[in-house]
Amino acid sequence: MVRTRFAPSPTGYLHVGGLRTALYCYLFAKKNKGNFLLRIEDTDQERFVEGAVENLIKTLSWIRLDHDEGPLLDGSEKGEFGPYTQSKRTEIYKKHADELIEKGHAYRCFCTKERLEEMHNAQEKNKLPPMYDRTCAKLPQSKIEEKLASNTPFVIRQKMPYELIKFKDLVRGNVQFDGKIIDDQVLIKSDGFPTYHLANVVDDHSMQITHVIRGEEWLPSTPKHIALYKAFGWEHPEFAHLPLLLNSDKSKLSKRQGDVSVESYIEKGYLKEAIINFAAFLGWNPGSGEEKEIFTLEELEEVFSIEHIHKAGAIFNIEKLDWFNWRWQKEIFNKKIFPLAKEIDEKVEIDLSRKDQPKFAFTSSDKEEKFIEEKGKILLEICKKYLDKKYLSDKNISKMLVTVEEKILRDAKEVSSQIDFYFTLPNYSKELLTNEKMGVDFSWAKKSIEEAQKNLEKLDNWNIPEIKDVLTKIVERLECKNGQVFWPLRAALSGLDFSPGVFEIMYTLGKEKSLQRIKKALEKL
RNA sequence: GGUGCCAUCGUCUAGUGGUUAGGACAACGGGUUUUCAUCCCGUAAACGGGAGUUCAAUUCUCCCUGGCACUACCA
Repeated sequence: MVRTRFAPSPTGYLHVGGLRTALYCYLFAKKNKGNFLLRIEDTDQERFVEGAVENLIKTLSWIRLDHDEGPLLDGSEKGEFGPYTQSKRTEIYKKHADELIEKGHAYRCFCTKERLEEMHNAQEKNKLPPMYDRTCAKLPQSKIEEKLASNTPFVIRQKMPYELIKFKDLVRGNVQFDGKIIDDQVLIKSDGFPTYHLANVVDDHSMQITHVIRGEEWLPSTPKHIALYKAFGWEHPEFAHLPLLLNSDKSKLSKRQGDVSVESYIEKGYLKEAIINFAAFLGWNPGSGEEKEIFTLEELEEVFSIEHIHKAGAIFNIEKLDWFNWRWQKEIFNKKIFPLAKEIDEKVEIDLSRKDQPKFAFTSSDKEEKFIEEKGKILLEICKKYLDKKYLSDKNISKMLVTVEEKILRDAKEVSSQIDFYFTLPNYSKELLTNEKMGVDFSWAKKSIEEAQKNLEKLDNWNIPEIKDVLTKIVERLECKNGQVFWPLRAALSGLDFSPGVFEIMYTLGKEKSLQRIKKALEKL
């Protein structure tokens, strides 16, 4: 059975690159009806961050990448393989390291940091690769016992075989390294903890991992791992090294150049479906001829394959994430409003001729009213996290949101930040009242706003159809385009270059407030 | 410096020994629209360079260049 694992070290939050690795591990396991495991690589005591493990598991779980075996958040165990937390397994690693010493594949090294540093400096000076010179490998047994007896601190080093190490990477094909120029890696640190290399190999073996899927930064240490497997007499798992996720300057993705923590994207309001969908397509695609881009996690489990993983690194492009998020927002929104419309009016007719823009024909205006109200609530829910609490109690807000439905699905944050115009008219410059493209200059703006003012003052029934009627008639009388009347008016009412529709604004503001704002605009002109 | 990996539009990518090198995001233009957006239509945009193999190379080989990763008692 296929068994993969995600093995983060708890030095902070889960970042986007880690998420992608976890996702591919998960997808590969699921695709092959195997298990996806989680292992905590906390062998570095200095970098350990309190709460990071819990956070990692929580985020992974939120994004729906739950592991099949191993520890749960509450500390209880799942499955037969015990807690995969490396700091709790130091004895096991030590035993394995001793085994390697016995077999002659490792040795104790008593060299001080100072000596190593001197050596490295000298090597660098002579333009040689900085490598341990194996002084301690040649130590006679009596000397070793002497050092041990005097409690001299030591590390255990791997004795790299001086041979060509070849392996087949599932993504990159045949790869080979010369063992002669690979340093004798430290296996056990002087504090007794193992390094990544030892712990990783021992654990992958004991967890019966069949496929090691990890970032490309690990490719150069794979020969060390393969030598270790060989030294233990174990078969090594298959390796698949994933292309790196890059900053826009093509360096390895880092937090220096923007947000990389998955949590921060969650906080910003990105949907988990969008994050997964986006991450999946960073370095992978479903293959030939496939133009579908929106995939659920379940669909990805079906179509995922290692063969279609790209070799080159991929730049993390936030604009594409935004697009995925919009598509998913739309998907989820539609899933809610179709049944809603049917529930309110079982005879409702839905016109789907405009792609992604369904139109609903209700049998009565009451039912339509009800639908708009309910839809407004859904939209308000989407905007909720960005809106000030004072807005949430105002019924009219959700009504206005309905008129900017598309924009909300696309960018709820932006819309939410602008909604304040309803309460306080922004301080806008008089240029806003004009629009070159539509042929609205200052004098025209003045003319049409005055015209609107005159006619609206006489209007008694302040509702959307009546308001619309009044304004449409003005357009007819002035023999101009709709926009030439509506643009300056809408600008006057909202003080924004983007806002809900002009009728809806007027209606929700009410007659008095609307006319006030119109008057204010005329004062500017 | 050494070792390794990689190289198709600005970005994510498809693709093949013979293609008008395809799609998506972004950009731009036009149309619909009460603005923006949505929607529809369209434009621009790529095989890093040089040899070789071949009738034919973006595709195969080699070299160069470039980018990146690794080169810790970090993972």
